[in-house]
Amino acid sequence: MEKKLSTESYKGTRDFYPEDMAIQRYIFETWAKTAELFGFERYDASILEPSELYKSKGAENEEMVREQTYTFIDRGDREVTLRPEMTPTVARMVAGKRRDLNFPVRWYSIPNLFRYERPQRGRLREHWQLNCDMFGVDDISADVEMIALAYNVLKAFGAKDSDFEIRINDRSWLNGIFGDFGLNQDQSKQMLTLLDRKEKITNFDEEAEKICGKPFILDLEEPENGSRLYDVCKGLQEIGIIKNLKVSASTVRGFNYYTSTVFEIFDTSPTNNRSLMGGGRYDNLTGLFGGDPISGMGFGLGDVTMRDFLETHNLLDGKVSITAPTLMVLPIDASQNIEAEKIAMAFRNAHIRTAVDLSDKKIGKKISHADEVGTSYILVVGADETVSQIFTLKTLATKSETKGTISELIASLT
RNA sequence: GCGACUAUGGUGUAACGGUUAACACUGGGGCUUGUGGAGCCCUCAAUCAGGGUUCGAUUCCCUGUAGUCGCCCCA
Repeated sequence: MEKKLSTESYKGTRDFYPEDMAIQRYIFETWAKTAELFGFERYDASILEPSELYKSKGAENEEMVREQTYTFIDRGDREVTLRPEMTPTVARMVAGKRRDLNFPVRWYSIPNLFRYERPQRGRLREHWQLNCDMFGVDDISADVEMIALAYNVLKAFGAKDSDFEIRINDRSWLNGIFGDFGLNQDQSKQMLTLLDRKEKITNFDEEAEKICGKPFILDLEEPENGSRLYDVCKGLQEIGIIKNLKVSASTVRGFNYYTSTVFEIFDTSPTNNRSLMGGGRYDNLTGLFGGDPISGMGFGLGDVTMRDFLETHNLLDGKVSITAPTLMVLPIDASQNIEAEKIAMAFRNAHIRTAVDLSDKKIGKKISHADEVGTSYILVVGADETVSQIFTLKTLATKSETKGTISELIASLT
């Protein structure tokens, strides 16, 4: 006896049954529409990348690739990785075409990403992410525009300002303050990591003193007039993003390629109190590929957390429908199946979504089934109809019927 | 990598250590041989795996496996 295969999807991945796929499509379409509303162009690349793309900057990245990615050797002895994020890829693509591109470049993508880790709420081994990046603008206006885009993405789903909070910070500003306070580079870096954990720990002051060697007394919540962070906040307020914007010292983002502005959008609901998306400015990433550095500013937003957010705030109600045929052609019995297909073809040629019920059910059941799947119209095909060539088109919701030839019925629907 | 919790038909639940493992939904069929949504009837289908305690284990214990939620990490 052979062992039966499991019907479960692989650990940490999802199956998208039609109901899930309908939600997924709605999310992707809303993402794409919003990005394009801001003038962004869509791009994509292979999910496979050479592993060194993710290892290139230091031992910590090396460890991350080894422990938290799907990495393997191909048949040509090359080490490859299923992409865990999109930023290195887009930096590679921009760097590769730097002479051909007309900056500023505004690009977006909805890549499938993989990471090897223990699945938990909001974090699976596979997910899709909206990635938006702007390259070639050093001015704070790029930061403002990117955060505005992130804000509008959530608004496009019908979210209210009170549903989320934008937390913003600037690593260069923090580093400047730390420098003035007398910390060296290493201490500053440790302080960034500590700030990242600030919300989760209780002994922040103690830990900070340990790193700094003296009591930590800085006020990190109020950027002074003239600082970059101040200008970004001011810019955002000028374009109308005020209510849910907050400077937050503990928002630093884990990844070390961020150099200046960093931001994170949090769900304000107590039942889903987590980060929805985040991003920031990285001024040197394309430098890995040689040539002059091109500055970039971008963010990513995952479909898993997006769906959690939409469900938490009841923003999916009535927005999502599965794709049902408009018309179902119902043969009385199997001998009429091909005749039914022939009729269906005529409707399809008129761009009416049409399916034929090829089951062995009785006609009553076929009608029930057509209604259950959301079909609007039915057309029964039997001996009487094929002889007379006069058919009856029934509207399920109203029970009203229209008689006529196929071409007359098509005309009545178009 | 660490910790807590959970594991019964396809789904959601039930069963003082002793039942024929129950109920609902779903699926299949019928009442009803060509026009539906209701109702009624019939029917398919389960104790995660392995060990232990016990006269007897779905129930208690151990191990494994899987899942969920946290921690670590967060792209």
